[in-house]
Amino acid sequence: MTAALDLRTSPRVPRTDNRLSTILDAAAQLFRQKGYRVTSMRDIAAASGMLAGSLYYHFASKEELLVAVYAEGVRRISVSVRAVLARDLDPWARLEAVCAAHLAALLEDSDYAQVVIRVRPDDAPDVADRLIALRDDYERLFTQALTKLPLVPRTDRRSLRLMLLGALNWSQTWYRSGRDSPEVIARQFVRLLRHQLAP
Amino acid sequence: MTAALDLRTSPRVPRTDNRLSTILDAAAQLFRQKGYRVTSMRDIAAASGMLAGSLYYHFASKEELLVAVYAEGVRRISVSVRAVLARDLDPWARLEAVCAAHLAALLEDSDYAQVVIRVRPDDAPDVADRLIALRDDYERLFTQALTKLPLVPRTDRRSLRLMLLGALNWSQTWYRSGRDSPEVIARQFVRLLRHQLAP
Amino acid sequence: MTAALDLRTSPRVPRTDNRLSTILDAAAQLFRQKGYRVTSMRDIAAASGMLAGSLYYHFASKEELLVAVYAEGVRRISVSVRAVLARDLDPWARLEAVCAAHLAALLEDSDYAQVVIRVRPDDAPDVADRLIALRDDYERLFTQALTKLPLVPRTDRRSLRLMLLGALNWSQTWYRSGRDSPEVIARQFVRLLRHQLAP
Amino acid sequence: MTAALDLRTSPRVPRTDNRLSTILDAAAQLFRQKGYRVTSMRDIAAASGMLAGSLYYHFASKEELLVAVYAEGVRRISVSVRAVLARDLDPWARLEAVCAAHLAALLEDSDYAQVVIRVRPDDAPDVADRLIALRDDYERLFTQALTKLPLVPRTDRRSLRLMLLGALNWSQTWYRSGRDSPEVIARQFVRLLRHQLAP
DNA sequence: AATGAATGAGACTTCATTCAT
DNA sequence: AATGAATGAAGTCTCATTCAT
Repeated sequence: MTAALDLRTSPRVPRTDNRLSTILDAAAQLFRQKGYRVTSMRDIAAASGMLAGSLYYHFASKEELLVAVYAEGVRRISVSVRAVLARDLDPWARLEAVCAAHLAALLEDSDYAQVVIRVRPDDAPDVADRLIALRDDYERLFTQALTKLPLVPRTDRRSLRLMLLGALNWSQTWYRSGRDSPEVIARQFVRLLRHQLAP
Repeated sequence: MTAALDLRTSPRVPRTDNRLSTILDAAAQLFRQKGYRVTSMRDIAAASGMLAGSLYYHFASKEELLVAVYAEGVRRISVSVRAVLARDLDPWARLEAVCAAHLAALLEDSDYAQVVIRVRPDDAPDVADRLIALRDDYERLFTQALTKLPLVPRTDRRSLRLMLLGALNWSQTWYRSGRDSPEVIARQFVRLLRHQLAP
Repeated sequence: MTAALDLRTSPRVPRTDNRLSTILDAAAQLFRQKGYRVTSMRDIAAASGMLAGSLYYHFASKEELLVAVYAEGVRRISVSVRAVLARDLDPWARLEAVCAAHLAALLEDSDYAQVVIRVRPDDAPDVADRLIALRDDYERLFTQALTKLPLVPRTDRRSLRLMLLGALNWSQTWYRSGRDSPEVIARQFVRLLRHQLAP
Repeated sequence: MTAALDLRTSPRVPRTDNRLSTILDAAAQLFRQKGYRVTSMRDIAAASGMLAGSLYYHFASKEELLVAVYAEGVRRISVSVRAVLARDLDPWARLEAVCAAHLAALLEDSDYAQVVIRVRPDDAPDVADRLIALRDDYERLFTQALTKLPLVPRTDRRSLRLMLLGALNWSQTWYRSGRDSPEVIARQFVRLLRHQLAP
């Protein structure tokens, strides 16, 4: 997806991959900015330097294009979070780091990741199932960060997950770049939960 | 809609208001079900037993119609929450009751309230400011429930509000009627926050 | 359908019916001339003095418009043929008159009737069934003209019907107005069947 | 296609001709199944195991491809009919055999021949003249079968040809494989003409 | 001989909106 | 207060065709 890697690997980048990633980048940016429905294929084509019809050489439909963007978004958040899970941290520090990674992807790093939160699966009915499956895949990953967390007895882990994930995702609504950083927000949120929960 | 007012004004509800409220009800239901952009004026008209053109006698545009629905949605949540704030409860019980009222409006009671969460202001650019203002009005009310909450020193009240409100609002994404009740969810969420925070 | 009648009946013709019949007339003419698929909604709209989108106020889709034209075509042939069947003629004269009426509708009188022969139901897959049903309705009527025909024993009436109807319908392919008249063609075809050809 | 010729020329069929005939076969099949306009160059390419652009190495345009298919269709019917004309049969038996051959090509044997009946020349305006000329070529052949037919005086041979050919060609509309065979249909049709129907 | 990519025109359709009645 | 009719722009998508490689 990212040109950076390809360029390092080989000096002659095949034209194909370039165009494809150009389209995906444009779509991701527009879907994030304006939303899926409001973005027209013409918009995406214009931002990619081509005509609307040409997009259909690469993607069978607007919905398939969304799936591709969405999948890449999920992949990116997953990569970030997986990197954190692999680090050797104590459980609460890890949770905080996971939340920070999640937020960073969601709020700053990537148009792709923001699409995952912003676009509702039912905006694209024919592929809604696949979008939901992709999102579920990620949430299972997030759940892992909570699994080994030491908690006072009888704590409802499901509620904890829904609350934390909801609070993080909703931050897209009020977040303004430059005020708070993802790390700070993550620290605050986890702290609010932590002390009572820790035995 | 606004039955309270009408009833005070006159025992025989004037036809005009009936039509108006029919339209608003239909719009609220459709905006909630399908979203703002996907709902056409014809959809709303059909659900109101009239033709698309006739809506323009009552509302200058689709966006103005959204503002009206949105305002009514905010009003309804506010009424519920204000009723709770008026009750004589200890602060934590009050917070829980406020959250339950917020969730009940959001998830079960009212198409109008659900529109407030579901529809993003930037779906209607020309009136986005007014929608945001309406939402802010309500959030100020919600903030009151947190103001008198006794908290351990140095607690970040803004983060607390953003976290709680985000978690509540995001519940629209995963909530399935019949599994958990708004009351139960509210109790769980507040409990997760509470004990460490209470001195 | 035709404005002529309406105008005679009342000085103030309702706009609605006029527009509807204008569209149908234009569609019938174009479908006959160019075929269904090659005719665009823009073509029909232009011939009706309106814009493409406006057609959709009157017909839900291009296919529905075809059904309307087709139904009117079947109706017109049926009216002609029924009138002949009602006359008091000997069976062979009646058959000839039926064929002449069929041909007249098909070749000269009406764009609508010609559409019935020219357009293949599978050009409009979603309504193909309805088109076939309409055509079948008419063919049952045509069959009546053969039912009471006195024939030498062992004549295959089904083959007779298929042969005659096929020969008539195919005439659309070679018929040039002004050379032969429908009456003459009908007389020739029936004579070829009726009498012995082998000396 | 044209396997006979290729085999005579060389035991190892050159690759070139293979590709060409693959394309023609695919086009013939699709034109017959779906019609000319509904079949896209991509459809034909896919059925030939290549990409749309590659077709243009072999054919200058979709219309030229149609001409090639059409010509092959006419050639095939002609070959069948010519074989019959060469046989030593009495005139009426010959006519019946010619009709059977015509029908067999039209209904069962060959996608190519079916295209000749199914596709209307005006579907491809730029080459319509050539298609009509091809069809006329064949009809002249068919006419020969009628020329030497002994007929009662004053029989209109042109009407006879138009009637018979029309009835045969129209059979594509109602023919269902497995019910009647081309031979049976031909026998019935010729019998209806040959003998007297009126008792 | 064929591919990959793109074009540009045009297809059907939807929709918010207007306006005479 | 509401209707019937129409507008015009925009939407997604299809397709024959071209051309550098």
